[in-house]
Amino acid sequence: MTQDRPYSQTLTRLRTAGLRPTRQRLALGRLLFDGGDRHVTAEALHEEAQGAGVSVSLATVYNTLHQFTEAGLLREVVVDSARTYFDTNTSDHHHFFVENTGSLMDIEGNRIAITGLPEAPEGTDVAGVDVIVRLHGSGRGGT
Amino acid sequence: MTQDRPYSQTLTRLRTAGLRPTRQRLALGRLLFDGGDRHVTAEALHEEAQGAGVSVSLATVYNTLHQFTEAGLLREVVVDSARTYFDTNTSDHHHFFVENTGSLMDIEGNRIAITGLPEAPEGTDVAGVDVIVRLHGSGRGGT
DNA sequence: AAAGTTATTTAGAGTGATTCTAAACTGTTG
DNA sequence: CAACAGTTTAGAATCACTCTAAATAACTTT
Repeated sequence: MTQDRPYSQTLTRLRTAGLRPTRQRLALGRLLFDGGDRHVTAEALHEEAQGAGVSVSLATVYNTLHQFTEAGLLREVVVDSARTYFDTNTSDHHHFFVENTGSLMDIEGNRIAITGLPEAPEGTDVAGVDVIVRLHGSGRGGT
Repeated sequence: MTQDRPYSQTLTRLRTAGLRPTRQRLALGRLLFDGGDRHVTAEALHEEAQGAGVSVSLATVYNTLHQFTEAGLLREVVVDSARTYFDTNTSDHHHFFVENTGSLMDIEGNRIAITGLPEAPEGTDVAGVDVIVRLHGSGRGGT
């Protein structure tokens, strides 16, 4: 059930999502969606864009990440109270998080099974289940 | 495997942890440990202390929460990128988190089983596994 | 392709949670 | 109780992130 996403047609994706394909959104979209699953923070993506010669303000990076998330192109991952991560893999899955390096890695959703979960309390609906395996490590590893 | 923690001897707990039993720490410790498992934010505990007529600065609340956490008397729970929660239940367990109200509820650790977890990547050790069931709700419910 | 309309970008100010700093204070010990 | 190390605290500082209002760029009409 791995998603295909070859050389993302960022233009089309933006149009489909009802977002005007501006220079900034196209550039950020390409950085995010061309080439595999990625985990980024706003700050990191901003620097990456600068490095790639794309001039975008940090505010726009934040705006864009949130708009992409609303549009279902990204998924927010809460693992660290200090910063927000965005994941280009929007399918149902979980994460390894290396606490000392800040690196995140996907754990395919279909590998894991959780049993024994009590049902949601009266008056609430389950919006999602996140599994985070916290690691302490030597440095090497994932995105 | 539910822990007993009747009328916490806060004094003893502090001494054991090598923390000087100061007025502030005793007061915060009592608020936290007398009476059941709790989930608090620094801000909330600070207000609670004020309300109880205990004068403590916010900085001290932060210091104390962190020291208690290091001492193993509390556990930090990362569910919301906006604020940090501390849990008086330090045993192995998981959480329901109602996103629109900010309320946290424990899910006993021994109820849940997770299978299919890949092993930790080379050079890393598992520090813990967190399961967060995110809920959207009407308001009523937990701590 | 110029004009009009509306969405987007952006610099910079503003926020809110948390941390830091340096001075005042308080437990503990001799 | 003097002396010292550990604590508390007000207030400044930081950091990630959001907001604001003005400038700019995309679509739509002519």
